[in-house]
Amino acid sequence: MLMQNFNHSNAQGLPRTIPNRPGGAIEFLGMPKNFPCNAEIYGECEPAEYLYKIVSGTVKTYRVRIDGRRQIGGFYLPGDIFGVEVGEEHTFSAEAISDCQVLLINRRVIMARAACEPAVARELWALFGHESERMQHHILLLIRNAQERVASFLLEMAGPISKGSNIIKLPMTRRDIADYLGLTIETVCRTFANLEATAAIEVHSHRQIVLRNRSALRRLNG
Amino acid sequence: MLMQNFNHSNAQGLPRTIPNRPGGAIEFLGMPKNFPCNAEIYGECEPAEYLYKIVSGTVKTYRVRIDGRRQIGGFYLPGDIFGVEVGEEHTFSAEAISDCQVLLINRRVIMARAACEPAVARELWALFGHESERMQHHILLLIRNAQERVASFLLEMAGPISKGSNIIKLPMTRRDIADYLGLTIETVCRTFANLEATAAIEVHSHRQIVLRNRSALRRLNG
DNA sequence: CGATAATTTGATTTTTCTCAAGACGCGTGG
DNA sequence: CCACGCGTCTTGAGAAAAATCAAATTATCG
Repeated sequence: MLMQNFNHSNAQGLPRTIPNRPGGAIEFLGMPKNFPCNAEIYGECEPAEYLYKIVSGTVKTYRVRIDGRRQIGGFYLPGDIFGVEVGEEHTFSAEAISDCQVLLINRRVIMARAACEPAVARELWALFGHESERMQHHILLLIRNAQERVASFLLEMAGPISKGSNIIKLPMTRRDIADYLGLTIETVCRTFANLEATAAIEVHSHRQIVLRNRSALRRLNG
Repeated sequence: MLMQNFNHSNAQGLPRTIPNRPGGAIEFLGMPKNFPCNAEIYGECEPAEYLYKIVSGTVKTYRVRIDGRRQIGGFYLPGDIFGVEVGEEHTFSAEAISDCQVLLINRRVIMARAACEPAVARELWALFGHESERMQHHILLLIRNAQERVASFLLEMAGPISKGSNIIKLPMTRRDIADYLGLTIETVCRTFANLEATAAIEVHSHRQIVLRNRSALRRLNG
């Protein structure tokens, strides 16, 4: 394992808690489980038994196409819930990209609870809304050019400005970023270099980026 | 109104009915309404009062970004349900691209029914699953090259092979297609021309395409 | 039939990809 | 502690894809 371990959700290592993020009532039903970096959490087409809430670490979801190209569905940080499916099977695979602790929440149990507890039902509803927003955001991302995609990605990873520092620790590889943004590794690298040249960011090390000019990034973000 | 009116969902003008497509029990609660071509059905950020089921005609949903670029969310044909939202507001605008008849189904009524009728609840669930699939498909579309995107679009519009003829009537403009695929109009035109040159399709008229070689398109579709 | 909008085609520029080489970081074993 | 090896990352040069700008053609509607 050559990869450095990250257990931070952001610069502070604190769970990011977006206002109205769902998951409050549901998570008490979960049992914790640990996954080492690179462990598969579930595979595409497996039955969706659980919802997963991240306590620490980072997870990616992805699909591999027949021709070998890979699409990253999303990156999930502490506080995020992944594995949300409407159907009975997972449509993506999920893999830890750092050592992780995750709460496993049984889907059947949740569904049963939702039937009698309106609060649980509302939360479940909100989870779908959240996933839906995530996908719409991803679609809007993919119709833009490389600079705009990278800027959007960095702002997404940085979280809200209220969360403090501008130092982003990236737990994922350049390949993961490229496959999330629908670009090649080289284009991601060059775009980082461009953004650095225009003083919007600073590439401190491979895995650590400093935001120097958020409004420039936001301007790109559209 | 310079645009020709289309009231077909596909070559046959029949509602396309994908197996397991939801909407059976819900639609009886709807009241029909007609929209002329180019009429706005609802706008982004308006409260989501209704679900909409298309009886005849075609509808597009879209968003306009600050910089004026437009993203088409999807095209909806007879039998399709659009306007499905988890939140209280529409995240896209909807517009008729041909004269349309649409069933308006009150959201509150549906929600109330869902609470007591499991069949309605299941259907509502399935609607979200369907929208979710649609978005995932769109994401996978946008990471491909122009030929693959256009091929995928044509196969989508043609519907399953079982539905018979290979003649596709396109109710949308080239601009709509381009904005759906994240390409320019010119690239869409040229790709049509390329596909015609390789005998995969035949551009009969602006709005009528004949599929000459589905397996070639499917090969592109990945 | 003429006006207007939509579509197609061409020439050129810009963007991104591909292929290739070199640099860097990290862990291992001497 | 340092050298080595391996995988990741960066940079460069050239090719390919798509966008842009411009002009010509076709469709549609009054």
